[in-house]
Amino acid sequence: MIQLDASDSPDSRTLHDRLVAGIRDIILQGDLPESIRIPEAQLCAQFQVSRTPLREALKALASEGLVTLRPNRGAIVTPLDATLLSEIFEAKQAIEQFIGMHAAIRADVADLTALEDLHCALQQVAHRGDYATYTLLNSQFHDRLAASAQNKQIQKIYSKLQVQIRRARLVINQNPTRMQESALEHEGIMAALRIRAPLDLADRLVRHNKATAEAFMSKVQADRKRPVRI
Amino acid sequence: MIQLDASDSPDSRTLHDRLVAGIRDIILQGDLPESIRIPEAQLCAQFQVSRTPLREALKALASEGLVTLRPNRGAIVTPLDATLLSEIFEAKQAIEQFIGMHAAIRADVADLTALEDLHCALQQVAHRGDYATYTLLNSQFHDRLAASAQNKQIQKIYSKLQVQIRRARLVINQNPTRMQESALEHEGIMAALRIRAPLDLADRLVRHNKATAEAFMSKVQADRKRPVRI
DNA sequence: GCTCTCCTTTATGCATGCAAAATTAAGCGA
DNA sequence: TCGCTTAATTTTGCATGCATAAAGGAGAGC
Repeated sequence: MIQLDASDSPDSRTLHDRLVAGIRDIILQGDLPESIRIPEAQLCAQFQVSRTPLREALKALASEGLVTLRPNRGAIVTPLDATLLSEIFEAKQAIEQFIGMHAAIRADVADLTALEDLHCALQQVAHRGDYATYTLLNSQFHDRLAASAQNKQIQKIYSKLQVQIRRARLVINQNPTRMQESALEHEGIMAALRIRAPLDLADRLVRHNKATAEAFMSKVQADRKRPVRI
Repeated sequence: MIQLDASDSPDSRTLHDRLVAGIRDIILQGDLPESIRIPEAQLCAQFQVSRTPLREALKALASEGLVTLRPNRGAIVTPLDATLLSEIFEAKQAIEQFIGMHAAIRADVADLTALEDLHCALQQVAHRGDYATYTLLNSQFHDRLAASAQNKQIQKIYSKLQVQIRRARLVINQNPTRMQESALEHEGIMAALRIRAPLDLADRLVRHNKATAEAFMSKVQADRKRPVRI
């Protein structure tokens, strides 16, 4: 998981934080079908808390955009449609541009070594064809790159956009060849980062994002026709 | 105020929405000093509600970044320091770039006429030297421009960044000559928009943002030394 | 006079309870 | 059998209450 605030202690100090993180994880694992009422009572039982803190957590997640509150009709996991997804990729492009321009200049030694390590692992995993691990490491790689831009606001925005995309992965069957392409693009990204080339890095990140977006969007129409889950 | 969701009805249907908007406004008006405990009880009395919905609203605002929750020690209005502000301006630059590139292409006739109207009003107000009205209209102008880019995600991100900057205006004495400069830059922005020149519009927006940021940041050190308020 | 400790007061965090709205089920007529 | 009306059930939204942690203050010790 992404560590944005230093306030995020090992067991997430407050009940509120634990609930927000917990429900977010449940949604990201796809264990809460979208578009249907989130069972407040069930979650209360699951987390062993009363409705008050649970509802507070849901309001916070709503403010994040992950759930939608329908007055008097409960909360639902915000449905992901093609429009929303394409807007998210578009917004992410703007952020990636920024990350490229600034990470190339601001990344410190710790960032660079961490990124090299992740990159190395990614290439091996891509070679093995382990898609699940690739997705995980890929997330970590891009989060670290976002952090290298040294702007907490951007990091937060990026993280929220990534959450939605991670959620989309649940319902979209990924094209396996995309992983190989992605790994190739990552070589270019690392090359640009190593020589600290802002324009090149930004350009490669934007193109990487576009390629991922296209791979996603081409599958959206096909996959979303089928029943979403359960 | 900014209308992001169509769900924002005149009196903001739900109590929750009204509370979030209401507290946000109070903070934006500077009626809640930052860094000291937000008086839960007082707000309850003010809005005539019990602590439960009020606390839910505070959690939502915390998720927005406007307030900070300190476990067992109440909520405070997130303090604005120079670092945070400069990060916000930097992030806004990334968003402005996007807005420029896309608004130039996607703005429809309604957008263009609305922007022309706002622009016209802005120029008059700048000429009169009415700073308060200028700030208000300027906000509306940029919000509308953000909307013209036709991407709800960007619009939301932009709006949240703007909120923080609007808050900063409360504690920073603005340089009056900056308004005149700003009005001039707006002429260029409108010119680029009229001929639908994406690169030029983006460039002008970014430079406009940078100039505003510099005007702000130069005042931050000086002004923030003094007592913040009350 | 200063600091540390203990006690009082206040505020927070969460559970519970109750009224209103929505959902579901049942009954009725066509 | 299907659709509509109405009653029963569930769920939501908010208020209230209670246990606990923090803040404030008084008094003892140095």
